[in-house]
Amino acid sequence: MGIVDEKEYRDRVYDLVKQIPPGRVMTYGQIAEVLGEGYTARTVGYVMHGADAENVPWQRVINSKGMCSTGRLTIPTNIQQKMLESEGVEFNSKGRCDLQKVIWYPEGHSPSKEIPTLFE
DNA sequence: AACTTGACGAGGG
DNA sequence: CCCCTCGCCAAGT
Repeated sequence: MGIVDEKEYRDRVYDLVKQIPPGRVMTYGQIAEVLGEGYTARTVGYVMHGADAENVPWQRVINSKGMCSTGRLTIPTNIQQKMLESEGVEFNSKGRCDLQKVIWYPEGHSPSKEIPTLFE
C-alpha cells in the first residue's frame, strides 16, 4: 500500500544478527550473502556501527578469518573478543577462533564455500 | 552531486 | 603465512 513497509537497509542486517544464538557467530560476508543483492561484506560492516544502539548482539559478527575486527574506532580492542569468550567462544593466541565450530547459519542456508580450518 | 571512508574479502606476490 | 591491492556499496562531508 501507500506506506513503504519495507524494512530499512540496516534493519535487515540487525534482524538477522539478532537471530544468532549466544556462543555462535556469523561473518560479515556471510550476512551479505544471506541477505542478497545490495549487500556486501563492506556495507554490512558499515551498518553495524549503529548496532549497539539498536539492541543488537553485535559481538557475534566477526570477519572471515575468525577474528574480531573492532578496535580501530571507538570500541576498545579486545572488548569484542572478551564478550564472545564469556559466552563460550574460544580464541587462540593470535586472536582467531575456530569458525568450523562456532559459525552459525539461519534455517535454510548452508555454507556455500569451504570454511577454513583453524591452524594453531 | 562528487569524493572519501570504512567493524570486509578475495587474490596475487 | 604475511602484506598489499583492488572491488565492493551505503553514508557522511
